[in-house]
Amino acid sequence: MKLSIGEFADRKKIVILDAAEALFAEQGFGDVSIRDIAMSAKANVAAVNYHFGSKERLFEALFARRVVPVNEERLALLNAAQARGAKGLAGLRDLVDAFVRPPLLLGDPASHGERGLVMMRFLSRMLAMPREHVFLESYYGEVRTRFIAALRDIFPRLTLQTILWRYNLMVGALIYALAGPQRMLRPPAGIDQAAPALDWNVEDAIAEVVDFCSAGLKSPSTAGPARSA
Amino acid sequence: MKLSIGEFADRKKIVILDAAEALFAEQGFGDVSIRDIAMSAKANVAAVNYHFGSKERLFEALFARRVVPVNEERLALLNAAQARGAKGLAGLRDLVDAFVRPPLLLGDPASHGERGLVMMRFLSRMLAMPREHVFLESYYGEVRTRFIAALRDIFPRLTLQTILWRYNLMVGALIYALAGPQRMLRPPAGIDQAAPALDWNVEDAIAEVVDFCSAGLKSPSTAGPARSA
DNA sequence: GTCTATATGGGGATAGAC
DNA sequence: GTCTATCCCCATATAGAC
Repeated sequence: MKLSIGEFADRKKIVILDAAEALFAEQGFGDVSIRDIAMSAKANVAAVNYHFGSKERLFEALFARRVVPVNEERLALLNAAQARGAKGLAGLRDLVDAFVRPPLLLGDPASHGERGLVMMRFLSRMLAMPREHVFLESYYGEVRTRFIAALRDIFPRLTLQTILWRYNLMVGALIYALAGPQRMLRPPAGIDQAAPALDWNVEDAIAEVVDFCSAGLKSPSTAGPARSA
Repeated sequence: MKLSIGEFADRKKIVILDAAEALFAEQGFGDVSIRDIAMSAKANVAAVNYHFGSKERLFEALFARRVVPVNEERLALLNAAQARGAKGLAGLRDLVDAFVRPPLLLGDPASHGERGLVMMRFLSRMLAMPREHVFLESYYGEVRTRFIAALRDIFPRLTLQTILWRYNLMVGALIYALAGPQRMLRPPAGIDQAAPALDWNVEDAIAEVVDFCSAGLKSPSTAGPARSA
């Protein structure tokens, strides 16, 4: 089947985006050059700049491609959970699930094949970004506000500070999980057991993260004399 | 007081290391040039290469300066906790404390002044490193092995996989906390309360992380049909 | 839209004078 | 040990032919 010029161009753009995503996922931003991207995408250096204008803008395109849908899904799941009306502690697991499931699902080989892990790892790197100048706040503000508000409803007796700590600790745990679920299962030195490391299951991963974070969020608080559990 | 040449040289090396640490902490590895470091340390570009041989080796020197003492302290605290003999669940908080306290103490203004946050942030960036080729495993292998073994003792009924997940989720939460405790306390949009964000307390931070991670580690497991709590 | 060629600047590393 | 000067490579970005 013949492609129109427009379709062909779109394909090329996607090839470039995919190549760039894989490289950034593996090496970070500063260490990847446009030349690397062009070579990996079998495109010309100039073509990359033609399509995206600059390395920065290419990067923002990549960022939006992954972050926007994930955050929309998170909010949709949170809305659904709240509409279902499980108040208080009963709603906690649903809340955590709404937060961690969409990004972890990116890694599902059943949906995204081999690219899944690349997508997830890229997302992880985005979230761990050093740089302030990155539009991170503008893309994440709503998710952050909504989930923190929901946590305050569930835990009216925790201080705002403790809620903020725990929300962010959940974020940190998730980011690290996204960076490489296979690596997390690599057994430490001196374990006799044969390594079952490489076959990981998405639903198990979600369950592990939800178990850990739900328990952490609802832990009795011992921090600070002015705080109560 | 006059400095001998040797002392002067050591001072210069330390000035360079400090400058490089601050820049790497803020911008990551690939985005910082030796020229940036030299300028910030008011040293010559060639002097940096003279003292450290290459950017890579400068980086390893930085890495070792922070990571080695932190990991030694972790193992010492773990040994002390185990010698104290709190077996089972009672020892869990001590174990988590041994793991998170040394790196978080880096940020204590009382011990390290303004450099504290820089040191902590740098350490966080080290741990989140993309690159395999980094000596990370060789510096962290022992800590990882020891703490996982201790966790297996405390939770004999958890599968190795679940233990590995939870150990790594703790690592992720800690890394994120190290990246910027002030940022974690920044209130989300729409919170009326005056922002008490900037004054953070090290012991409170440790308590928050220990609360969260201890609870997460001892959570009943729902992951995978072959696993039990 | 895609290429070659090039402008322009910055990178790491080193030689060799002091 | 420290400096200047320089080598050589690679980066981003663009101009202009096709």
